[in-house]
Amino acid sequence: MLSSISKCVTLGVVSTDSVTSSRGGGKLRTARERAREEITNEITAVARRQLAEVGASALSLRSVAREVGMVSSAVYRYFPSRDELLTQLIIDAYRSVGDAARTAVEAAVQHDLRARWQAVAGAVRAWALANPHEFGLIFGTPVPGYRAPVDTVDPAAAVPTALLQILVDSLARGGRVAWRDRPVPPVLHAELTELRAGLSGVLHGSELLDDGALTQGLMAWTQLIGMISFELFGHLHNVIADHDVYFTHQIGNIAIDLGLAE
Amino acid sequence: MLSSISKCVTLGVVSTDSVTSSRGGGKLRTARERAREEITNEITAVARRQLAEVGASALSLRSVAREVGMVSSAVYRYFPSRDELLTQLIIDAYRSVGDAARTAVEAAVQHDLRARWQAVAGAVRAWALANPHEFGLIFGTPVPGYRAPVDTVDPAAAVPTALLQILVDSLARGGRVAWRDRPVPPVLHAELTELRAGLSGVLHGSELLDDGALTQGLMAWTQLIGMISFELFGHLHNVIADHDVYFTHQIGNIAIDLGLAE
DNA sequence: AACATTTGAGAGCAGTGCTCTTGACAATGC
DNA sequence: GCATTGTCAAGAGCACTGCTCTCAAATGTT
Repeated sequence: MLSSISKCVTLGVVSTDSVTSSRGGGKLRTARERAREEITNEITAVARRQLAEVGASALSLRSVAREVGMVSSAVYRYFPSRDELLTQLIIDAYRSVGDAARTAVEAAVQHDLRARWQAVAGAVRAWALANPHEFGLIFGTPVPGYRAPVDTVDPAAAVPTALLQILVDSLARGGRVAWRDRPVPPVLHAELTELRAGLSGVLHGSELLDDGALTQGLMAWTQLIGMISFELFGHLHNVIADHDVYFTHQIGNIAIDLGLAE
Repeated sequence: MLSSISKCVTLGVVSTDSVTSSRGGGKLRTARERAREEITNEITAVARRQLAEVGASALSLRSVAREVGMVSSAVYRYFPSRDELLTQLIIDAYRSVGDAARTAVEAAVQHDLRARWQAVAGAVRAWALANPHEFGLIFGTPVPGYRAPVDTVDPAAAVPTALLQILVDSLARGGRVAWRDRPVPPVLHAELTELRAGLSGVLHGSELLDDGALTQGLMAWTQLIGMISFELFGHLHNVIADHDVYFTHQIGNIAIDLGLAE
């Protein structure tokens, strides 16, 4: 009975499992478990490499197995389905872009809010250009039926959180957001209140985010991903040739709307 | 069986095809050509139906052939590859959303620019919600290597053109755009000049679109598609529950930026 | 009527996700 | 120490995919 549960859990997010199991036992348990974790990591690593090469739709579990050096059916000991492997890659991608954004924003001068906004925006775009297939995996058309929300929702929040933190810091020193004075319909106000409450755990001073600032922040997040999507998915073709200057300029424009500049 | 579906097809975009072919030969050419056209239309119609059901990644040429009533190899007489079929569906989707936007904007009160903007935005979103897989096909991750640009670029311009037309009409009566006074870097200015020149054919008064208005218009287009993408692809999950009010409110905010309201 | 072109069907290839069974190995209980 | 139990890699196999090739029938042209 207990074993059946451990099996079910082990099929999920493996890395956290190993942490919890090591926490429970003091050190890594059996050699079998270590081998299992190692092989699982190798599979995801190879899958990540192939994803970067051929994209999500062409990613083949058999091809991954071939490169790892085992037969396809053996992979099913570690991932119950191809979609589950893809879900793991989605989580990894969220973590990857989140790390990129966090690193960039920490490297920026903290009190220069506009620089921080440009840093996170530029980092996300640079990450997307360097890993277009991973970007498409998380922000493009959902490949499996619909992605498992429960595992992905946490790492997915990293970038928008970093973005909203800038807004909070701006509001703390009297910054004003473009749509501050526009009335928000009651239903949306209730939603935003709940959202703000949910953010209080990961955001220092989330209560400073009034409805206008929150909608403006969500819109900035939408604009950022929308612009990168347009660029990566070819919708700037025959419209804008120099994507760098276009992106930089529009990011500057958004900074104005966010009340971060001039 | 074939006739019953051909009736359905005729309601689509067949009329233009038959017009062009009749224009070329004086009247419909041989019976064989007519049959070929009819079967081609039936294939695309069935493919469109299956696309709406299972999505682009799961669309199978063999399954389409099965439903049409012929063997898979026969389909290759009409479409050289599955990607070519998808390209046709992309074109159809662009035409479809373009028609939806045009119909909506024509139904709105012409002098009420804000209403026109809300009409086109709402129409695009309504179309996307009604045809999520078609939206994902054109605005999501590119499925083939990269979509054939030359055939799709024309119908793809319909919606942004309708959007920019509103901006032009607004500027013609003294409307002001949010980022009007921000200087545009020289490289971008050159790009926007070229873009404006390219628009002069399809846009009445495109010369009124100064650099600020043009960047603002592009951004509004990005915001619109970005918001719909977020909604359809699940990125509003655990963020906003009532998508309708959220969308409406943000569209109203963008109207302010565009100088269309208050 | 004879010829040429176009079309549909079938077989087949290489590939896919996934399931099931089999035999080898390691961990555990008596 | 040995038998039991659980885990693992491998292989065969199923149903499916996109695509190519050949062949015969249908169709149009001369």
